[in-house]
Amino acid sequence: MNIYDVSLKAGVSIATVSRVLNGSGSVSEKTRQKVLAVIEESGYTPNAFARGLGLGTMRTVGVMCSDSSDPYLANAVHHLVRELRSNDYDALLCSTGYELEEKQNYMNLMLSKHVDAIILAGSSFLDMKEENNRYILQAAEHVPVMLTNSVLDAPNIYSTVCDDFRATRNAVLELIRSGRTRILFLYTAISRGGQAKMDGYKKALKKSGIPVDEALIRRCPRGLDETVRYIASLYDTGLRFDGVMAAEDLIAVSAVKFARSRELSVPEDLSIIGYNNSVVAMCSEPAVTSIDNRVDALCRTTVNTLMQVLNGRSAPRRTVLSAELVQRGTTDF
Amino acid sequence: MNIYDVSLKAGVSIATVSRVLNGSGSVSEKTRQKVLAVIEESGYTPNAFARGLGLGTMRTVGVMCSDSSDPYLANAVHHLVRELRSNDYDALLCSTGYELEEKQNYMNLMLSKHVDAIILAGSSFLDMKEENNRYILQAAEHVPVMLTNSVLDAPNIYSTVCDDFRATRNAVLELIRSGRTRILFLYTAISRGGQAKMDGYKKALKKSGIPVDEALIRRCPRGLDETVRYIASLYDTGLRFDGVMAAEDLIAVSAVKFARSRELSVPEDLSIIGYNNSVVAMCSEPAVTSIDNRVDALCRTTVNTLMQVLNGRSAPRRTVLSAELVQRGTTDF
DNA sequence: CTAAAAAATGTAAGCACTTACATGTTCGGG
DNA sequence: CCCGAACATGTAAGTGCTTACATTTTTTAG
Repeated sequence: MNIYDVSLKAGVSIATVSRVLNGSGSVSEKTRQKVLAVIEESGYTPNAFARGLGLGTMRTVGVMCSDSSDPYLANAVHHLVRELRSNDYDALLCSTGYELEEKQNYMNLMLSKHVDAIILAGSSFLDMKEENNRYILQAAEHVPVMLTNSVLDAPNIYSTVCDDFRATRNAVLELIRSGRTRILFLYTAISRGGQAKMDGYKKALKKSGIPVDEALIRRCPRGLDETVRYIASLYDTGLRFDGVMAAEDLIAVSAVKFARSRELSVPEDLSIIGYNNSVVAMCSEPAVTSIDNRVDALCRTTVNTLMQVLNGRSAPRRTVLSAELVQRGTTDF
Repeated sequence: MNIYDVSLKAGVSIATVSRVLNGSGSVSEKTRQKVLAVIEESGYTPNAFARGLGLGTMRTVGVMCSDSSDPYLANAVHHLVRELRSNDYDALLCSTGYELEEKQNYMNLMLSKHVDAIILAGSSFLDMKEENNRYILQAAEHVPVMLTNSVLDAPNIYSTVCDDFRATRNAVLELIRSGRTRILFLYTAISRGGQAKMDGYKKALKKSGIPVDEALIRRCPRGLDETVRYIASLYDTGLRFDGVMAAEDLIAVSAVKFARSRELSVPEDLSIIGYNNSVVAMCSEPAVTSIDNRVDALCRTTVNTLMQVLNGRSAPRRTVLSAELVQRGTTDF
């Protein structure tokens, strides 16, 4: 069943059928109804490929993330997909892993499928080395590229970020206000967000007259157990700390588990703050105080901006949203 | 830049270019190299729409899940996407929510985009009422439909499931062996998996000569805090139990939190087993003993089966995988 | 060396749609 | 009652690729 069959049954030309299908051109109410009736009755669905060929778009955007099983990214993907859908777009998803080469491959795949835009979800796509971001710039020559949680200032690239610097600075200030002085900063990767968080951490210390101790700034491995072991190893080597500012909730949860393993009480002996306010933050005991960077708002803004771009309207190159500290049991402000 | 440009530059016909692109037909090594060189140099990418039109496929499969931010489903999606990718397929993802109508709408959308197959991830797509599954049967008239964690016996529908019945039965038997007699069974939805788990639970009780007490079988709300409150309300109404078999990890975590709120020690006063072995199971204190239903294997099998179907080979309508109990701190076997 | 088989390549007809342009129709105003 | 504007519809030329079939070239064997 194709557009010819429909036009035949309805006694009109294919152009007319196409017009009622797309709501373009003008069609008399009578023929429109007749055509719609035929379509309804025959259960006809336009062939998406042919349509894509003609229109040059299939209303699909590529969503890339490094690991869609990560609770935070999964949440982001969920919101992105829903938001796109409400704008009549679908999402081609890929979960690239953390290797640069893979990311590039996936990017090419997306482009070859002629997506209308690409959304890079999460901060792990931007690299400190400029040359490693070139593939993103190249992609932007073909379609708009949206970044969430990272910033790249280039034509046709739009960033929506959370003010991680401020959020972290304020959180750490709270820790300091509650009497902590040796605050461990833990992260897994130096992304834009990671850098901003670290800067916020340092800023808070400086502002409070506490010297920055590089020994307290640590990159930990991925994975809960691995991180628990890592923190324990730091502790057992003699490093002492009374607060933890974690760049991710899972790290914070690890810190909670570490505390228990060394019989430190939380939050008395050790105050802990996580980041992202994902499910895992609520699961630990005590539940983790976490910075909620509003994934939903972030995703909504990203898609809204994208729609503006796709509709040829102007759009802000960068949008900054603010985060919010959600208090739970690992702090005593 | 299209196939004509390439053929011109390479001094061959478009058919030849198409052949080297698809590895079909025979092309002499010399011309193949020449064409590849031109493609490389010009950065040409075939237009996916036109290709789809010609081939009738775009090597895309629709992945539907009810909530891609759910850690378990997110994990499944992640594995599915990667597995598909390794077979040179991409995934169109949607997160449908739990309403039947939405699911149907999304299904139609996927079909109208001419996906090569549809994967329904998670057990929440099948309904007890047969008529509510009709849209799945209809979809199967167009493309193969793969179910993970649910079973529907119909042409062109393939199911890959975990043996939830056995897994739950064995787990509950362990609880009983360790001295529990009043075991609460908690679930959120009666899906195929939910039913199988419940049956396994009942079977274990019967086998051990413990009468099934319907008061101990409860459906709880979604969400951590809500569930904690729900369990607490049961307890405060006088219901007593010394074990919990939860159909999902988050419920198990809720049970842990409940226990703490009522000063019950885990696992001494209350043994708890979760299901899915997702991240959250590891986050609580103590960490939750959980049934690992091998999402990775499930997804791999699903995609493998799909590939067989798409390649016209015969494939088993139903595959059953076994689960494994992962012991953590909420049990003392 | 040649005929037939095999391999390589080209030609052109789809695939199912969109849309610019041409044609036909209706309607109101002079 | 006629003319042109506005509206409705049809015609046909893309859109970029695949592939059956035709044609040419190469290889193989007798």
